[in-house]
Amino acid sequence: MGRQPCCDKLGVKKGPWTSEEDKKLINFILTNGQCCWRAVPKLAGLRRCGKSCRLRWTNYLRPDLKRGLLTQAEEQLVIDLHARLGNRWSKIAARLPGRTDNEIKNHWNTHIKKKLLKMGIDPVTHEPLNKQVSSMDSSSPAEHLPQAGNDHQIKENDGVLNSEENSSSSPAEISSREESLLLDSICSDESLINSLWLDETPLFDALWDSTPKADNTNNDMGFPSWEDNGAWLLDCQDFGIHDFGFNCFSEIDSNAPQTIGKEEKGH
DNA sequence: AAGGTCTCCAACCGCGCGCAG
DNA sequence: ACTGCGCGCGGTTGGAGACCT
Repeated sequence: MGRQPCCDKLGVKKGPWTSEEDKKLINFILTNGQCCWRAVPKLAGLRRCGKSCRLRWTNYLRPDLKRGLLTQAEEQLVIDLHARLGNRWSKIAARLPGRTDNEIKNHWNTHIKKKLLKMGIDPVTHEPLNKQVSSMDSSSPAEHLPQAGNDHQIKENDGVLNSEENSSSSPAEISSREESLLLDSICSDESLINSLWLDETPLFDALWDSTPKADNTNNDMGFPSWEDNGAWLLDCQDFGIHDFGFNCFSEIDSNAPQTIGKEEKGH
């Protein structure tokens, strides 16, 4: 017996989302919260697959998303976590507030991978490339999981990365160094990594509870409440949601203009 | 200026897992 | 124990813009 399609293929629209569709989805989720995604398109009046709605919301419309390129510190954190977790993008994304698994995956494939290769590091195993040749039977990243013995390898790679970082310090790098130190301390926290591996509640997940709360209290990160977001998002709609720059959640203001400009093209 | 190639990222696809019946 | 459903994840693709010749 074949698997049932996730939705009725007939009459289901595919491809880029229009601002009208975005509007409908935002309205629906702000009003009802995230319920059964399969039912969302029908209830929201969208000719889309529920999966597509979920993806659009989680990767693009969520109000807590950061836009723009990953900072140096975030990139370093992604590399560290990838060394420990492999391609578990959702787990990695859970440690980077405002970033999605899709975004991190794309960034990895387009930027970080190349960077590591350029530095002579295998992006899959995080081993130096020449070392790889001599030890072809080395384990995959998935097998590099939180074991006491793996730390030295990660530290080794950190050393390579840091040495390059030190040799060409741009102002942006310097400004992110404090953040980087903080993230490094998170990374080197064995108990944290263990909890990560054990799927304990991610640190930042609690900050984003999709269900509208009765009290609408703000969270510790200072994100707007749902009520605030709702009114704000609805106000945005006439302009296209990104004109309002959710970058207020981001420190990367310098990237905002080109990011917004780029987003506007497609929508 | 025009055509070809490359890069990037939003979106799709298929599979695995967890849960309910 | 088995089956079907829904969700989430990771891999892949397609198209638009950037860059090159």
